[in-house]
Amino acid sequence: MVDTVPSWSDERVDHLRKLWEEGLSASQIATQLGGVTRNAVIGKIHRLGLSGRVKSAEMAAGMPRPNPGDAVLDAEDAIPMGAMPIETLSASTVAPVALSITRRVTIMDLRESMCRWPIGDPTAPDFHYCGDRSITGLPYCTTHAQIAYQPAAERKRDRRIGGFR
DNA sequence: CCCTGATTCGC
DNA sequence: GCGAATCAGG
Repeated sequence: MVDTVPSWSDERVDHLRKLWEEGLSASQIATQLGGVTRNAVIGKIHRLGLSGRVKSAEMAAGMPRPNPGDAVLDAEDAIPMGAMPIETLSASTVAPVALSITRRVTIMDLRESMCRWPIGDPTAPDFHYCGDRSITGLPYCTTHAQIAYQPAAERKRDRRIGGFR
């Protein structure tokens, strides 16, 4: 049962459209869909004519406009939004949904710099990996690296200035 | 270094 | 049409 994954089926294209409109990055979408790289996703997005997302435009549309006639709004309310960095807005306002999307990271989804800490029984169908960002140069995220690289034993009295052992 | 999307071009 | 390689930028 070597199911062939690739090709842009209608479902996959729909999924792609949805995720892209939700504001996920190409690489995130690629991981979501599985079986494709971010290049493939970007390429498809262009072929579909979906390039150039809203980003700040979307929030600009919904943002309170400082009308000349209007006196001063409560500075408390008006200033924070207007002065807020785009990153903050896009993360908390534009695509909060994206952050809640969860997907089992299978061995096929694993990329370099994704934590490959195994989760679950390897023989079970729902076996997957942590998938969080791994520490550069290590196969695990900060959480799992702590577990993986615990010192065999803590030597509290080892004060030898020369080095190990 | 990590990442982002955009573009090119052989397939 | 597809997507790896590359480009340009943060």
